[in-house]
Amino acid sequence: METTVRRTRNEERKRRTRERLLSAAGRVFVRDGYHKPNTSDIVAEAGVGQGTFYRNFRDKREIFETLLEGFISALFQEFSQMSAEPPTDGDAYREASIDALRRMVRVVRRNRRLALLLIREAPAADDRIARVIAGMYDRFASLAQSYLDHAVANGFARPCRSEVVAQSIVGMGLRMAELWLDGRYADIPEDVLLTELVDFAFSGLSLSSREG
Amino acid sequence: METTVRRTRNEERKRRTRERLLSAAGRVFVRDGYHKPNTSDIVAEAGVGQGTFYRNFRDKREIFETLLEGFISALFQEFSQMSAEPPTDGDAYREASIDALRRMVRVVRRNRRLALLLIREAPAADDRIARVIAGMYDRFASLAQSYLDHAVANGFARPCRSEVVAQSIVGMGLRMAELWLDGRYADIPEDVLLTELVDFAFSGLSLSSREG
Amino acid sequence: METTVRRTRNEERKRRTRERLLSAAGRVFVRDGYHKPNTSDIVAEAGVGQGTFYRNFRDKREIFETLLEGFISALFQEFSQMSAEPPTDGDAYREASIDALRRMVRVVRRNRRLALLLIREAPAADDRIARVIAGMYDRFASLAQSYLDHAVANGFARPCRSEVVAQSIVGMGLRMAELWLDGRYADIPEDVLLTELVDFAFSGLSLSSREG
Amino acid sequence: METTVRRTRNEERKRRTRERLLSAAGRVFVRDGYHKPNTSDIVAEAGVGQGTFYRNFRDKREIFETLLEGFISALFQEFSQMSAEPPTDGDAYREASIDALRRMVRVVRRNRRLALLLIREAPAADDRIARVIAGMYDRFASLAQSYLDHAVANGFARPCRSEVVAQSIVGMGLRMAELWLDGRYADIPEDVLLTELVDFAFSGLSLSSREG
DNA sequence: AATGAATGAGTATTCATTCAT
DNA sequence: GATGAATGAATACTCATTCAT
Repeated sequence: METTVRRTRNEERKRRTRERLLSAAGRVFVRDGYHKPNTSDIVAEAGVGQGTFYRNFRDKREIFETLLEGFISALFQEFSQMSAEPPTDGDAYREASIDALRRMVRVVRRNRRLALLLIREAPAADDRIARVIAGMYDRFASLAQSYLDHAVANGFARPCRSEVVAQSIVGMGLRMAELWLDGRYADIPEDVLLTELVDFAFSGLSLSSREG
Repeated sequence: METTVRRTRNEERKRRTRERLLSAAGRVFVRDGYHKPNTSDIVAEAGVGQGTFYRNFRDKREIFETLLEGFISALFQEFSQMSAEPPTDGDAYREASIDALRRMVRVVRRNRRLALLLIREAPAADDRIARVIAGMYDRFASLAQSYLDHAVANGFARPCRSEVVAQSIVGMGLRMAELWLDGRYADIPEDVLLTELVDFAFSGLSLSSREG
Repeated sequence: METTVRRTRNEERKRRTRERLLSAAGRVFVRDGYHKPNTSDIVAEAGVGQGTFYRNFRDKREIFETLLEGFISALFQEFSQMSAEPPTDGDAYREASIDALRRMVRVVRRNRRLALLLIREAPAADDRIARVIAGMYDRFASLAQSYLDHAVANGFARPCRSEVVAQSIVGMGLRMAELWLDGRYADIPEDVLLTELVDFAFSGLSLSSREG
Repeated sequence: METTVRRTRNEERKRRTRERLLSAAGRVFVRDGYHKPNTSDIVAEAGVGQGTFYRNFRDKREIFETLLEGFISALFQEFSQMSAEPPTDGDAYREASIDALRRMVRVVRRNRRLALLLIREAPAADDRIARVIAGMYDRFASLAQSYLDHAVANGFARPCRSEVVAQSIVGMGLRMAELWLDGRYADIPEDVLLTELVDFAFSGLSLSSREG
């Protein structure tokens, strides 16, 4: 009994130390990027000993990956709560898209600097991390593609190579996200930006769209 | 007189050494990325002395930047040869876009690995390099935006926040380029891919487009 | 009364923990040598806590020394049971020598790897351990010397600088032991090896010996 | 031409630096043993920069091995100059043995501390070094064995398992060397010690020998 | 101008030891 | 007495940079 109590307390202590390191690492990476800081910067920020870092993480790469994975899973969590009901016409499709984007914006807004880091620096941080991120983008593309395929099958979207179009949409989103996170659209209300993006995706450049 | 000749020879020798280092650096970066290799890898590849590197470049960053700038200027060179005639209707606009993309593909195809490096790793290499690249993307966006503004003004494109749409197009292009360079679309003919991309940009997802 | 019982139980527990650590250390040292493993390897092998080690031993050196001393004292134990009767002629001397060697072989065979460790690595492990081992060898030499002196005094051994000859015998024995433990004489029956060694010690290389 | 001169000078400089490191390492190892000192102790003793060490040797092990190999090859060099004429009778055999030992003593006396290090600490320094030393001992044993086989074949040595006896002789020699180098026989003239050893090897303990 | 040996500050990582529980 | 998380001093090794030739 006593042993169990101690074990639990030890585990709790260890968990807290790990958490401390993770949040410190978040602050450090967000402040200085991935490449510049070293483990001792993280250790100093966390206020723990050097060795403590290595008890919890293999190296800088691992703590960064852990951090990113947490963020990425939060992003997908947001989607998993989306109504599973597939849209039944073009307008519903458009609304669902706006809704999805709004959800993402919500999560990202809480972690602007981390999101920017994810987009800009993380893909070049390390081969393994690059794969994690590439995988994430592909998951988004797959999601978009499945919605698009559904829409095409039901006659409210233009037939196309959906895997190409889906990835294009991801590209648009990424570029928008990067510029927005960088403060380049500080003067445009989020909803306007978002609508503009969706309008372009649904109607393209041509005059004819949305009017038809 | 003799002095002048010697000076010229020296300058010629120096230029060749510099060129050797640059092409060696290109091979090394393309092979191992930006972060992994060090100056001595480049020096070894170039077959020159360690000190010679520092007579020609301040550090790894500078030689990488020089290399990228060369590639970027080649990209823009391709555009400068484009007919300055602005398109006068939607179809001409579309054709001009396809033409522009084809030109880019031509340059990039000759430097696939370098282009991938530019997209993936370079933005995270260094703050200054990041700015160079961001500038390049912005120049592309500006170009796209000016065409778009012209199209809108002349009534053959949908009115929109052109700065947002132009950047979205850059995002689409970047994503496509990255995946294509990575061999993800090895089974799709380049022209099909290109057309798909332009179709999406001009018509969007909706049924109505291009039909109108 | 109760306190006494508890105390006894604690002491018993402590003794068992110590024994566990010692035997774990034995396994670890035998497996990986002295220098490579660290306290945490021993602790892991013993299945006790890190702190427990330091309650029982000052450091790696001390547990190794304790281990060796146990082995060494087992070796001498074997001799203490030898008949105290000194040999009265050359043949008896020879028989006694063979008997002594057989006893040593018996103990060592049970701890081949530890014995090899003792011969090879232990003398370089640490100054203090080196002294322990040097002392052991000297004790063997003294023993041999006293037998030899006795034999010389009684006219059945050649007069000589007995301290030098005794140490030479120790050297012969050590080299034989090392090679045998290393499996180099796997094809020679132990008794043959032993006899060969004793023949050489008693008769030397020359033809004349043993014939006289 | 000029380039050749520079190249030669550079090589000469490099060679000197390497030599400086080797002799410094010799002093350090002889003073503090193999395990205690680290590369920076050697570097400090040599008066060169840290990096210079790593330009010349992979690690501490390698410089130690290089050092030992130099010493070992000096030892064998001494033998290679021995008269290749095999002894033709027992006395010549004995004289040749004494001569061989004297040659070894000569080399070892010039490097007492290094020799002691070789015997005591080196075999435990590292697996690879251990193999180098074991190989050296085996070469000595092979040499001794071939002489012995010759003597047996020609009827002036007792038939025996020569591989066992040869190794026993190596063992005797090692033990003597160790004690002598340690100053334990400071009061015995070298030649007396040597003769005693050879007497024992040729005649053994028994009375009968050398008298016959 | 080119060279390449030499440099040493900087960095990741380990491991013996402590101490609160 | 036993525990194991936490510690930080110690250490091996790298690599950008210099400078005598």
